[in-house]
Amino acid sequence: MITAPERTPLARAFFDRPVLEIAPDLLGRVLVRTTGDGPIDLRITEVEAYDGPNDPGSHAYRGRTDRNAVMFGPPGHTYVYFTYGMWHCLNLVCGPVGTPSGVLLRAGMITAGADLARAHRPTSRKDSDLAQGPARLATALSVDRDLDGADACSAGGGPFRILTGTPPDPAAIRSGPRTGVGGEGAAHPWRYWIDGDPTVSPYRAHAPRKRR
DNA sequence: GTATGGATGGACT
DNA sequence: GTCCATCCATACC
Repeated sequence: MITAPERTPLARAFFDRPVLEIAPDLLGRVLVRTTGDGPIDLRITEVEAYDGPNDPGSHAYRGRTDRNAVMFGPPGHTYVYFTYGMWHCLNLVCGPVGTPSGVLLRAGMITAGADLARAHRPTSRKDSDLAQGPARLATALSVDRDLDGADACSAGGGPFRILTGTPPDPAAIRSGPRTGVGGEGAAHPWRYWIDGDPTVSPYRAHAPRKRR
């Protein structure tokens, strides 16, 4: 059987590198989420890097807990957390074992299985907002805490696979401050996106929640 | 088009 | 008790 080059699975070694190298390199790659009803393909268009134990924006900043334990484990696995009482967010663990780094998948374009994704997100109005935003992305792909720690590089049979995809025009890759990260963590331009892509969520500066 | 605030629950101090 | 890497409906321009 002939496999198109862009459908080649990423080797696990891809994730065994510094997270700031991996994050922009993930743009344009294709995450295949295999559900019981079939596969959904997501072309990644926006990510954020969370760099190890010294990054104040990272869940791992204050050390290992039950929630973030998989960030301290082997790269190439998923880290799924629950937030705002309703939503899940999907991350990929990066770097050597023991360096709790990861990439948050913030947005992407559904390139196959859009009917399945739409069934998971019936409020979506158009294809480009099916996975526009980290919680929408996780919802569209039917990802929850049950998938925390799953292998993202399984050759077959697993819930996730990542393909090489088609790289974006290097001139279209942008970076800037991370959404929703304040304090010292806001100084780093560790959010990466494909400029002009309709699935990239609008930038919002960090604003502390108002008191009531 | 932008602005606002409610929904909702677990992690952490 | 407070914070949170959010989304969506609604109100208003």
